[in-house]
Amino acid sequence: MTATPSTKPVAVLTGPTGTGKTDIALALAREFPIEIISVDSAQVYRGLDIGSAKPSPEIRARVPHHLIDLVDPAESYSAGQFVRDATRAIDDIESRGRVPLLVGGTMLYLRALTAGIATLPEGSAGVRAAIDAEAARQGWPALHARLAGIDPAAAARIHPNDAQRIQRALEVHAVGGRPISELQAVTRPPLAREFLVCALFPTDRARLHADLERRFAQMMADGLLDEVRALHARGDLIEAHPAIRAVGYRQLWAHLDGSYSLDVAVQRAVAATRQLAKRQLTWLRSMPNIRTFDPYDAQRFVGIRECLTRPFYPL
RNA sequence: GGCCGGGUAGCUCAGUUGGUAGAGCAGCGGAUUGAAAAUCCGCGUGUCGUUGGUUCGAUUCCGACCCCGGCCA
Repeated sequence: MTATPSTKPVAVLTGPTGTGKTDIALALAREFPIEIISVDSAQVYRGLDIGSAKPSPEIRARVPHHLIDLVDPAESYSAGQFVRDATRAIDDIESRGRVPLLVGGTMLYLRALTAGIATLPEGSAGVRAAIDAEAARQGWPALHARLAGIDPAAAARIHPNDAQRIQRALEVHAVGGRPISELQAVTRPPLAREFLVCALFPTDRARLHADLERRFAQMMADGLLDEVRALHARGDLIEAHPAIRAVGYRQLWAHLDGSYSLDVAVQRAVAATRQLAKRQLTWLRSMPNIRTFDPYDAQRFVGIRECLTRPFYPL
């Protein structure tokens, strides 16, 4: 641990999928003593390489990357784990006299790190299975009604159709005995640090869509189907695992299961990519104090470089 | 060439016993507290193939034509 915590802001480069975050980060790494911390809920899984646009071993040998290949696809990673891991990585990098650069588009992770996340019990597969069984018998509306009994505030905020959040709220209560809304009310930033957030924000949606389609076609040409086939062949993974629900993997998995043709799978995967990018843009529009750069602007690199100068130079 | 089926939203289709039409998917906007590349909410974006006729009124009924598919030549 460093004796004196840094007062410099922590640099962040974010934006929707496929807008060139990685290229810019690598270009910055040629000039500054940067180590990259991935903010990406798919790259944490081993074996999800092509489809998560994971940096190659060659690149990682040249520029150190953190929070990649952390867990097996049969496990679940989480926002809470990310906050712990990222905090430790920032500290570790700075203690060695180098500069952390957070790069990625998993906006919940980013917000959890910058704005904080409540201290809640971790997800429990057993409790979730029990709740699923209950839902199968009574239906989710009944579980939403039950939640209203134990945590009216949470029930008011969670839509009766939002099975995932109803389940989480019930799980937290079952494990810890206290309502999730009460626990979430106390949320504070995990780090006493300022974050300097630069974001790629595409202005031309049609062009973004064309780029995303081309990018997925390239992933297919690079062997994404074989990658998914290898995961499928393991035999212990199912479509309910978070790793298998990732964009591209989910659709190709369904194709391998015989649900639809490869053409349809590709078409659906590209649509899912567009939808992911759209949700990321919604996050960005709601984030205060970020600086945005158009990925289709030739001057973007100069702008981002200038924007992040303060964290990159020593005090 | 003849017969049959079809032409309705970006796509796949439903529908209107004649009063200018609605689902799914795609798209757009939003929410987002340990699954988040997840999960959920809201929004219909149309010369109803073209043209003439009947009618107060035609996407709907009738005729002709065009296009697609199938069968028969």
